[in-house]
Amino acid sequence: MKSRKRERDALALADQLHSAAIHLLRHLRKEDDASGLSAPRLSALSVVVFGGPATLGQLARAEQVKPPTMTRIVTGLENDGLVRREGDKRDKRLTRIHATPKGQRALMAGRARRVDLLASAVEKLDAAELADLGRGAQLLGELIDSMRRQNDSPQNRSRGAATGSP
Amino acid sequence: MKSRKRERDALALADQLHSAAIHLLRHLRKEDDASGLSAPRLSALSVVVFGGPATLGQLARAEQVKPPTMTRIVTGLENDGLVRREGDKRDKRLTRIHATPKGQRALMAGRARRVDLLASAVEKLDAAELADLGRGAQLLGELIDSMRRQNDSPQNRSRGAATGSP
DNA sequence: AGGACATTGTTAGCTGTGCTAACGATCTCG
DNA sequence: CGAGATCGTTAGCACAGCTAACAATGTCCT
Repeated sequence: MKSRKRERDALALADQLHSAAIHLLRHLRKEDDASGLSAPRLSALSVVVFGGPATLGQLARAEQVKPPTMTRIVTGLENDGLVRREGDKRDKRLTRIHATPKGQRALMAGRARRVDLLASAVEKLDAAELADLGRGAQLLGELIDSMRRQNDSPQNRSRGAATGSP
Repeated sequence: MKSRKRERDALALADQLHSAAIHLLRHLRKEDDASGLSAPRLSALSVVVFGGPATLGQLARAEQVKPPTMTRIVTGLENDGLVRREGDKRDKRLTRIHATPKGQRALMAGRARRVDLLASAVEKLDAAELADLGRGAQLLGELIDSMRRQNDSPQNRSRGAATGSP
């Protein structure tokens, strides 16, 4: 009986998280529009700003997106002067994506604007709730990571294997 | 110093939630594709299944989307035979959206498929983590609701006021 | 060395979701 | 009845996903 109950809990929880994610993003999208930084662009930009320069493929894998999609996201960012494409000296197939100073500033501004709404709501919570939500967010992040690993069976890789065993 | 720290916490947390939401949805999208039920369609369908028939405008407001967008989402669902449009007898401007039995079945199946991945990851958590995550999800839901109320100043309504004071 | 194969990024073309602007139909109220 | 509000739709734009196909480059094996 125990596992039956857990199963039900897990389903309900998963459902709740899914719904919350949809509505959260729809809210935040409105903030994006003001800055011209859409969610995918903001997310990709944050990877190169916080993680340093990356190849397009690495970026695509990090963002769980196929290479053509990332090509267009990067092109958009490049047209706005937020990132720079730079060829690798050794391997001329690679394109390294660097954040420009303007990109770094835009990320911070966009993040702040985007997150303001949510943050102001977060600030209304009391300390205990804040702590709970923090743990929840942490767990959710780990959960997503675990899903990613589980789902990334060799066949399903974006294209070709990641930097691992041939 | 206290409020300074809280502000920082809130920002970091909001950021974390935002990122988690993006990546969660990107994962789940893959599951959608198998069933033809995209996230917006699934979400809209769930409103009429669980909440009963609704007008298109109500649906649009519930989903935080403009009427033309909801028109197309509903048209998609209708073409798949998952919902039915039905004119209101009294007010002929209104279009009521009803879920068909097929729609109800599809919702359950889609939900299950979609949520399986997440649920299986959820099930790996121990009881304490599950409880934390549950509280986090609950708080997140309330947060989003509070954001919605805050943001829904009369000017920003989708178009015209909701069913309230004229 | 040289050719077969793999990898990387791009282009082309499809679908779906979001928006605003503009409209036709309908309701409401003076 | 007529003026104005409300509801849903259509038209047209931008963007984000995808697959398929390709050119350029790297690697590896004989």
